[in-house]
Parts: sequence; structure tokens; C-alpha cells
Amino acid sequence: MPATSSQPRRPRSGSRRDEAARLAVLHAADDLLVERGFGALTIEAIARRAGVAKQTIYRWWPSKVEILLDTLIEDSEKRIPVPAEPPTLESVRGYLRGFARFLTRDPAGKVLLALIAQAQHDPDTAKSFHARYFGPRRGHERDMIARGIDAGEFAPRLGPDATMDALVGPIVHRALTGSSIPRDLVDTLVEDLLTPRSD
Amino acid sequence: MPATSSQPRRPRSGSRRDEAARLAVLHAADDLLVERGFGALTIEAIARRAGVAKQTIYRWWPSKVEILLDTLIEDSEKRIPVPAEPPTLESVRGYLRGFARFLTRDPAGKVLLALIAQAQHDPDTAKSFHARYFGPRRGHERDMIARGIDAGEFAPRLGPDATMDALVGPIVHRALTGSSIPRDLVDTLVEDLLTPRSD
Amino acid sequence: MPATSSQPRRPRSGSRRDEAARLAVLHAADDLLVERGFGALTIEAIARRAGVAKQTIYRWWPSKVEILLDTLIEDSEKRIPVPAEPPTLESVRGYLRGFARFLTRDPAGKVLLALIAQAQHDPDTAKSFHARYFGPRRGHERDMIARGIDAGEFAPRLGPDATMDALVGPIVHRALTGSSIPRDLVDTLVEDLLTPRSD
Amino acid sequence: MPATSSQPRRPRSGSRRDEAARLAVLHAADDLLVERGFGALTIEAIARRAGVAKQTIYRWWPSKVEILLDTLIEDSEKRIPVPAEPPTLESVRGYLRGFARFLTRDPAGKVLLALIAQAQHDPDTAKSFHARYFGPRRGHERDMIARGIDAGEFAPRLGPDATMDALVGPIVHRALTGSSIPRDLVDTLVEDLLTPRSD
DNA sequence: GATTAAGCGAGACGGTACGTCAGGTCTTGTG
DNA sequence: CACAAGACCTGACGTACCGTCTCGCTTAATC
Repeated sequence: MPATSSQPRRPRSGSRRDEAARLAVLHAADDLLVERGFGALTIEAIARRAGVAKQTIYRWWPSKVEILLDTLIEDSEKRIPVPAEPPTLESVRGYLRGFARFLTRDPAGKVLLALIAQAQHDPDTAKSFHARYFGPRRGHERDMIARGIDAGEFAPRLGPDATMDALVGPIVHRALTGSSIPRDLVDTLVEDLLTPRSD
Repeated sequence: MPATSSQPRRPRSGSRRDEAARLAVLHAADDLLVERGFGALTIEAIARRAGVAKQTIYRWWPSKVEILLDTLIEDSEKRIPVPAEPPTLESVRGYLRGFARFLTRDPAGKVLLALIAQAQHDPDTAKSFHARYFGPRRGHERDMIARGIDAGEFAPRLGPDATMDALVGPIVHRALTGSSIPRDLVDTLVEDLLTPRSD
Repeated sequence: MPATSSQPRRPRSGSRRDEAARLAVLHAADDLLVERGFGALTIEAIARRAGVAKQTIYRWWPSKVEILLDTLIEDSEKRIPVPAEPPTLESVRGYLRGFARFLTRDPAGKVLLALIAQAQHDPDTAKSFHARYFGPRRGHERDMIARGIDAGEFAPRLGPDATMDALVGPIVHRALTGSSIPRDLVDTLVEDLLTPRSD
Repeated sequence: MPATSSQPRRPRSGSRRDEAARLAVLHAADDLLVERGFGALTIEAIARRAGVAKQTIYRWWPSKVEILLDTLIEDSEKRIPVPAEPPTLESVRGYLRGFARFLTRDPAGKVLLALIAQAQHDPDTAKSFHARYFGPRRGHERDMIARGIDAGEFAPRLGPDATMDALVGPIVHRALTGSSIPRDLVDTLVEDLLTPRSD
């Protein structure tokens, strides 16, 4: 899974894409975002930091948002994979804890927050964010929830999608407002929203 | 309620602040944000639209974020006041429904989303957003929850702050990802999180 | 005679044009052309050398050619004014000698050569060069010749315009091909072309 | 007459230079210059138009100026050969008329004007222009004049070189300033400058 | 015929300059 | 003294070419 921004061009002749440059750009963008913030994340700064010509960036990425999406997709697949096996309460709790840790501690979490933010400012970002990151991931999460329900592992009162929002929303909200995410928040959400009430 | 960004200056002589200009700027900012998005919200554009000199803006507001904060504070106090009286389950549900409507339907809701977003990009925005909007409002919300608990109206398993995040987070999250907010999401959150479990 | 590129704007309020900046740009352009050649004469280099923002240049001049025209017009009016009084053979000879010296020795002469050159490459330059420099000057030169004929001072066999080309062309041609301009070239041209043949 | 920019390399094996590519480049450069002007004459545009790789151009020509020189040399030898036989007043007049026509009517004349222009902007061009075109041609012209003097055909008051400038300069000057070249200009120049005065 | 060196189309790459836009500061006159 | 107007320096934008480089294919002379 290359997570490249576009379909890999296959020219019959000519130089191939310089992998070192690609990685340099990805890392430069990541580093700049973490160290200096989104405001300092300009194409010129990325090019400077990566030791790469501006045109090389424009050749492969239509905007800095796509660069961030490339890093985010690659990182989040590595760090917070959506459990593929039939889930248990425990594994969902683990997934959400991992997600909370990702958002608050992992530099890559800053990328996700920045993209959610930028999606508010720019419709193109919103579209791309949904198409390349949020849509697919939410799909996997829905599957996870649905499988858990089928297996009788839990019984949320909301549909799979709303359930995920109810679980993930508070975590994201605390991250967005710069608060830490206490462990019992995650635990209580899982318990309150996924297990059926006896009444 | 002046909601001005700085303490009202009291010059000994000379003109006082031009109220018409102040309102023109506020409205221009608001309109531009709604019509053309945050990306088009530049100081120059605001000045142009408001028929005001750039310097007049810089004289009174340190940044466009403070302009938006001015409008947000004024609007949110009007449209979604935090219930002051001892709350009931019903009144909290009403508050959250109003909040959801504000975020998805009210133009002023776009201002809040934009500010949450901008706070991710810029530490100064984050600081100001907390000091002038989020901190105070969250304080009132905490009070509301605390009063409800004291009155025995509900019994959340989380602290007041985390409870508010658990309630508001999903709403904000859906708004941020461009989804609608179904009524039963709010209702179920209130029920699952505020009423104690019998088990 | 301001030799400004456009009609002097007269704003009712706001800062006036910065004369120091205007001169800095003119001199920077001149110096760069002489020191490093037309190839190094970029807007960015002029701005750098003049200690002026690029935008300040674009605000007042549509192209570097107009900058050069400004300096050329100012300089050539000072250094090689077309004689206004009824000319003599002697004064025409003096004028042409001055012109030859201007082209080969005066740094401002390089500006004229560069503009003649650039007019070959770019139709806009050609148009502007004619409208602002060559047309008016040629007009004065024609008048000079015509007055000399009227006064019986000389009797060229060609019309005033062609006569001027016959006189000036060789000088310009030698300058363009990097040759020096021997004094007797000028003298012989004047004698052969302006005085009538007895046969 | 190969008119190639460098001595023909003699590889031990491998393909020889592709003549079709060479001609395609020459014609593309010529066409572009005439159709779109020197400003549009970029290596990339030539390569595009010629259907040739950029590297193929850089392999054989050090600069676009050399390409133009190749076409100019070939064309001017064909169109305006310097008379080799002992000249008459008539043949010199014919040569100059041909030259004037070449400059104003022949597309190849544009190449000469462009090169004279570019020589003002760039010392390398000047050097190459003299070495490959102007020097040799001027040499032949000088010989022509000298032979005419020896034969008693005419008796200019200037040296052969200055005489040529006096004859050619006005023609070039009018071409450079975009004027037409009236026939009597050439005729009068020849008469006034080449035949001795009786006084 | 196989080998091999060059030519060639294609195009990625690090650069420089383009002309434009907005940022934030300042100056100038008007009310 | 606030204000409209707007000049100014700064710096990023996205684009066009520069000249260099590698890649894989084709083409011919040499082995």
C-alpha cells in the first residue's frame, strides 16, 4: 500500500520518480508541522527543509494538504489499524485508547488534527480528507461495530455510524481543545454506549 | 455588552471610536466567512467589503480571529445561552439540540467551527479562543452539570468536564466532518451518559 | 519634465510616491545593466539592489523596459539634447559627435542600445520605445534638418527622415557591432550627405 | 556546407547524428522566431515544436543563439552572397538592395536582427556572432570594397570598413526601428559615399 | 550474428525569476 | 484624534524554463 498521492505513473522511458525526494518532502512536511505549526507549513518551507525544488513538490502533489494526507494515511495504518478480526469490548477499548494516544502523543496525530481543521477552511481539503482518509477509515470502523453486534459482543442503541461518532467524538473534541484524554473517559464511553442497559 | 477586543479607550479629546465602522467590520467578516469561506477571509477583503481602511481594523483588532471571536461571543450568547437555572434532563437535551442546530444551521455556527479549526493552526488563536469563548462557556456548562447532579436530576459516571465533552464531542465531531446530527444521537447521549445504570 | 512612466496620480489622501525609492530603482537598473548586462537585469535583482520591494516596482512600472526608458529619457535630454536653434553644419556635426560619444562612452548609451535590442525581441518594447523615446527624438531631429534646409545651411538629397537615418545609422551600427566610432566617420558623413554636390 | 556548430564527431560505433532531428530543430527555431518572436524562443519550445528531446538540442548546440547562427549562415550564404568578382557601382547597389530586402522581407532577416539584438544583451552571443557571421562577412565586404577601389570603380573617402558601416548602417538602422527602406536611400548612399566629389 | 557504444525521446530534478496577493506598518490629508 | 486612502517591505503563491541527469529503446559499426 504505497499511499502515493496519485496513481503511479508508468512512463515507458525517462527517469523514475525519486523516492528519496518523496520521503524528504513527507518528512519535511511532518517535521515542520510539529515543530512550527500549520502556519509555517508553506510549500516553500517544505521545499527548503527537504532540500528539494519547489517544482518537484508541485509535480507530485497538488497541495500541501495532499502531502499531509500521504503521511497521515501511511502513519495511521501503521499506528492505529482498525481491528480486522471480530471485535470484543476489550479490543474496541484498546483501539480507542490507541486513537487517544495517537492524537495526543504521536506527532502524526497533529497531522490528523491539522487536516480536520483545514477541512473547515477549505472545501477541497474536506473532499480529499473524506475520500482518502476519513471515508475509508470510517468504513472499517463501521464494519468493526457491525461485526461486534452480529457476534452479540455488544448492543449499542445507535447505528454503527452514530456509535462511532459518540465514541470518537469526545476524544477528538478534547484533543481539539487541547485537553488531555483521561483513561476513564474512554472506558466509560465504551461501557455506556456499547453495552445494553438492563432497564 | 461591548464584546470589544480591548478595554474601551477613553481619549481626552479627538474623535471617539466609530461604531458604524465597528459593526461594518464585524458584519463584513461574518458575511465573508459564510459566503466565501475562511480562506477568503483576509483583512484586505474585510476592509474592502466593510468600506473601511485597513488601518482602522488593525487599530482595534489584533487579528481577524479576534473579529470572529467578537461576533461569536455576541451571537452565541444570544442564540445558545447556557441554562442558568437548575437543569433537568429535558433542559440539557434542549440545550444540546440547540447547540447542534447552531452548528449545522446557523451561519454563526460556521464561525465557531472556523475558530476551533484555526486554533489547531495557531497557538495565539487557541489561547484567545479559550480565554474569551471556550473557557467561560465550559465553566457555565460545568456549573450546569454540577447543579444537576446536586439536585439529583442526573448522575453521570464521569466528572462534569468529561461529561460535557462526552455530550458535546460527538455533536462537534459530526459537524466537523460535515455530517448531519440526527436527533436520536443527542437524545441517546443524554440518556446513556447522564442517567445512572441500574446494574 | 518628470519623465515618469505614467500620469502623476493625485490621490486626495494617503502617502505620496516615495521619490527616494523611484530614484533607487532607476539607478539600480542603470547600474545593473552596465555592470552585469541585460541578462542580469531582472526585476528581482533591481529590487534587491535598490533595497526596494518587488511590488513597489510593479506598482509604478509595467516592465523593466519602462524603467530603462525612464532613465534613458532623462539622461538623453541632459546629455545629447537636439539643438533647438537653427542648425549649422558645425552644430549638426557636434550633435552627431556627442551622440557617438554617448553610445560608446556613456553608461546611459548602453541603455539605448539595450532598448533597441529589446525592441527586436518584444513588440511591446518596440511600441513603447517609439512612443516615448524614438518618435519624439526623431521628430526633433527632423525639425532640425528641415530648419537647416530652410535656412540654406545644407541641402541633403534625401528627405529629413532618411537623412537622419543615413547619418545616425552608421554610428548606431558601429556601436551595435562593438566597434569604436572614428571621428572622420562622422565628419565625412555630414559632408557627403548634407552638402550638395556640385556635379 | 555543414554549418554545424561543432566538428563532426567520429564515433567508433553507435548511431550517427540524426539529420532529421538537426533539421527539425533548425526549422522549429526559425519558425518560432518568425511566428512568435524571440521571447517565445525557448529551448523547451523548440524541442516541443521539433518533436525532439531537450537533451538532443543540448547535445549539439551550446545555446539557442548557435541554432540561429546555423540557420542564418546557411540562409545568408544562399540569399545574399557577397559578390566575389570585381564589383561595379551597380553590383554594390544590387548587393545593398538585396540586403535591404533580406532584412525587411525575408524571414531569415528576422534572425539576423534578433542576433544583432541578442548580442547587445549577452557577450557570448556577441563573440559568437562576430566569429561565425559578422567577422567573415565583413571580411568579404571589405575585400569587395578594396577590389572596387583598386579597379578605380569607386573612390570612397572613408576606409573600406567605415565605408561598409556607412552603407549598411542606415539600412540596418531602419530595419531595427521598424521602418521600410526606400530604394532611393540605398541609391543615394552608394552615390554619395562611393563616388568622389568633384569639388 | 552478437556485441557495444552512441543517439534519441522522455521526463525528473535543483534552480531562478516571473507577476500577483496579502500581511502588517507607515504616512498624509480630511472632518 | 479617528478615519479613508494608499505606499511600502516582506514573503509565499503557482508557473515557466533553465541546464543536468538518468532511463530504456533503437540503430549502426566492429568484432
